Amino acid sequence: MTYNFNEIEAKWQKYWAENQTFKAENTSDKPKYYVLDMFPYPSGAGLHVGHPLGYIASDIYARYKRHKGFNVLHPQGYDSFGLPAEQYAIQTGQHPAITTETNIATYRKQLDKIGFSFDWSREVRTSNPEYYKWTQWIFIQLFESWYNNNTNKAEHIDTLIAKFSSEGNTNINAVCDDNVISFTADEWNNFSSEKQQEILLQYRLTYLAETEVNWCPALGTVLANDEIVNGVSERGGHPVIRKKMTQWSMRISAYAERLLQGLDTIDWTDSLKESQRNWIGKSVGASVTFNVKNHDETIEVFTTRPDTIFGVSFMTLAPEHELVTKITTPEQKADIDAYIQATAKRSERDRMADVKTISGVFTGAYAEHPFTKEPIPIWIGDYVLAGYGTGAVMAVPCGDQRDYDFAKHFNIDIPNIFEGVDISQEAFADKDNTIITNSDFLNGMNYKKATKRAIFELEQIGQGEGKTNYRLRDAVFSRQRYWGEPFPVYYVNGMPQMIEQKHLPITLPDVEKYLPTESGEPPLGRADVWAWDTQSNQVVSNDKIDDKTVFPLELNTMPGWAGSSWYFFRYMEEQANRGNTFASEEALQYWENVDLYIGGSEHATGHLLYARFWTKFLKDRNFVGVDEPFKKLINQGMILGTSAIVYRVAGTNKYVSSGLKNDYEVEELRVDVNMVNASDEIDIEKLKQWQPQFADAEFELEDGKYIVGREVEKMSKRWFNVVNPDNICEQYGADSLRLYEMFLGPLEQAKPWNTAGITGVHGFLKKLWKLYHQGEDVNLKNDPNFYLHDPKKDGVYSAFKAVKRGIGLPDVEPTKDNLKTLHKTIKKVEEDIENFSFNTSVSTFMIAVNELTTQKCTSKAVLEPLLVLLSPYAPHITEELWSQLGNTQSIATAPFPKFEEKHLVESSKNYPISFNGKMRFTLELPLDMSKDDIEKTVMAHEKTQEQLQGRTPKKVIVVPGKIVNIVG
RNA sequence: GCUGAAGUGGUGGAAUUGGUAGACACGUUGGACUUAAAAUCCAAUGGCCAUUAUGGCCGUGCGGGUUCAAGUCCCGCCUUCAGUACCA
Repeated sequence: MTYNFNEIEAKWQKYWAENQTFKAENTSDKPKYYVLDMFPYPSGAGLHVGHPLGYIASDIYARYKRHKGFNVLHPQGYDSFGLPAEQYAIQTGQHPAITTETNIATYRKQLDKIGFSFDWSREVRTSNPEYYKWTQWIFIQLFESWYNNNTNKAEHIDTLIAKFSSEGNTNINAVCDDNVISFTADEWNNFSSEKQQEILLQYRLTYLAETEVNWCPALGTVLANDEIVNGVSERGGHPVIRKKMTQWSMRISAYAERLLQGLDTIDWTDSLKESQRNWIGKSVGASVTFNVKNHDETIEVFTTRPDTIFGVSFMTLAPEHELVTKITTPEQKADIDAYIQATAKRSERDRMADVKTISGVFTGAYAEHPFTKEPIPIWIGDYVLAGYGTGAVMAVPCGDQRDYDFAKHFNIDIPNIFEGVDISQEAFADKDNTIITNSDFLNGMNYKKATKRAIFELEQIGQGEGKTNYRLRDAVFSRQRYWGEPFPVYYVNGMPQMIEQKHLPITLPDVEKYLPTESGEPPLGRADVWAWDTQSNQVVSNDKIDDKTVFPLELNTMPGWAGSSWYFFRYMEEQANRGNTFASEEALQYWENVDLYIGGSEHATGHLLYARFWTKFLKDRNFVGVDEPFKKLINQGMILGTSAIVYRVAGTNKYVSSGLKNDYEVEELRVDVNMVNASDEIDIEKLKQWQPQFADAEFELEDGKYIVGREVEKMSKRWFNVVNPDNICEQYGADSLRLYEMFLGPLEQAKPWNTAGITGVHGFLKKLWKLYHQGEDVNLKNDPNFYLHDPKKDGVYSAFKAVKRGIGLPDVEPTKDNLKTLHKTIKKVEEDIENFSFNTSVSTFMIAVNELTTQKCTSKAVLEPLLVLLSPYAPHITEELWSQLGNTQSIATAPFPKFEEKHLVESSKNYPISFNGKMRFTLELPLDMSKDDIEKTVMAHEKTQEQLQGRTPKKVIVVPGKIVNIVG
């Protein structure tokens, strides 16, 4: 009976599906545990071996937790809205819904082959109208909320309206637009409806505003900050420019402090928390108001160093600052205009590329120092960013290197306000060793004291206050795309109106072309049926728009992160009960939040931040009961591809083997890795068929082989280094794939894939199989019965073999060695799983199986628990052996074996003895020996050694040190 | 520049609180079994030296330090990867 993994795996995958083995229940006596993967975007390329890494890890943990007696929720779904499907639609004209459907089917098929314990009955797809109905609903809730700084949470907009009409807005402490006007209750009540809506929009948690956005002409869409890498789009690497557009935004800045504080309550890696902290970018300091001389204007700046206020010798405004045109003197106007134009032309990328070049222009205007009343020249310079703080800085050249460089470059005065510090070469930015001087009332103070005093004095004269600034910007929520959630919004006189919940979902309309226009007109602008009828409450044809009862609908769609910001709540509800809520109160209360979340670190400042934001919002409005969505988070590392390279002699059609490449001038070409064997030898026949250019090529071999070069890089179709998990499952089985992916190295680390190594774990599984089918070796050829059976009929043959060597060996009492091996393994595997070091437990299994094989262990009391330990890693083979041992229930329900220390206890142990740190001899001592006896024994041996080695040891230590130390 | 992580054989990687560095696996070499191949099994495998045998010396990026004892702790460097960046 051989280990037929294909048969076994298909059998048990079918069994699990039919018996709904992994279906989670929303009520249970057991404690709950929620294990979640970041759901995949189903691309057309399908899965490669890198994708399932995190899923395997989470699956091991989920299965382990089931053995440990938890009610485990382990769902899976698809993040199915997004750009690639739309790009494909643009190219082929195929509706993205259709390609998405096809891709999902492929993904599902591939995932099923790996034997995950997903509860598919809870699947979600973000592009499914029944799902995005609730994404739209959450959007409406955000629209109907404002952030109350006094209660420090979001509240329904009605409570704000009530306050407005009873007391106006002067005493309201809310997160809102900077430009909001002050009004009394009377004024509010007399405002027109439009005016009221306009004001409320400045308070809502999602709002419509003219914002400067990152516009990517090539993609025809707006990108969020986290979708831009080095000034170009993350996807495709297209240039990005700044552009003003009316967009929906999310007031995530209201949650900046809570998003920061919340990090202390969750179990994430330090590096990930640190990225979020940096992204939120809290800085504590002061805002200072400078009056502009000869103008009725003020400039507000943010500074983290109010203690250096007397060191200000100039101010710099961002070129985009609105005051620039107002204060520039006629003499300077030409220069300023030229500079502004030049800056506007430069892309974000150019601006970042030459950080070194110092540029700027004097406006001709002067501000007035709040304390000394001295004139301060006002400059503009592109080192000041319009998007951070107030877009203006008070420049303290002696304390800030950029200000210093700027001052040096333009010969501006550099007053020194630091005692005993030389600033002739560079600025002095060390806060901790600062004593302020030349600064009036701040003289002699350190950083801390001076800061406090400076803020106090600024407040006294009404020209500043302590302020905390965050780098976190409000998130733009509009995309000029087709394949995304439509907004549940229509416009009356230009003011957005929400469609009532009972009329949701608003489904995507059909359009002729999916391409956005260069000018930024969204694809939904092409839809003929895309207007809202407030009478019939349905979407109707555009030509019915009459501005009385039929109104235009929003043309933008939501960004990719909309659907992924709450999907983990959707899984909590079983599909059958999802009708009336996004998840029922009972389900939300039971499952609370995700206990373990596994996914890539690339989502650190995108998805993970937005999901935390929405969760906090939903909690504020009492829709969910938790403040943080993901208690523990692990980032799995990427699995890299190992590309294969052939070397073509330049200008010829001759290819030389890797070892000979230095003899020629060669070009490197990447070829399909699947044609290369474990020893880097390529199959030339396959290569010739692979691409026509190789068909009649000449090959120069070494030792009769063509050896390829290797390069480790990202797994990608364009490098021909993609390894398909289906092929691995076919050839070695899913259990081998699962074990091998874990065996490759630590989960969180990036590592290259190398198919050759899989024979190690595959061999282990074969050995395991043998261990459970051991017995006397029977020479079938000499067995007369052999000829009674038809060896070609596998069933008969196998049955014969099974009787002779089968699993039905007599059960015997386990030996001490058997139990030691087992309990050693239990201990290690349990520790490993709890620490997510799955790679080392694979080794532990290998050792255990080798030991038990040597021990010829046939005891059920050892073989059964061993299967349970291994079952999270290799679920198929363990199910099969488990059932062969006579169990009728799935192994998934078996309890995790209990570790017993007593089986590891030994009567004596070899202790190495060290002399001056060098190991000289070992001593076998009973474990329960007293300290005195040990000392005596050691001294005796010391004497012997002294004679043997002819030298006197100074100190003798018996290790392990915690047992005894003898110093003498 | 800042933040985070990491440097161990030919390779992936192990190594409890500091306690026999290199587990386990790949690869390589040799052997067994085969007409042969595959599969399987056995042995060797950090470097250098020595050998009849026991063995000896050097070794965890570099330079110091603490300690009876350092891959592990401390100080100072170097390198790599990841994230972030005129953030006032």
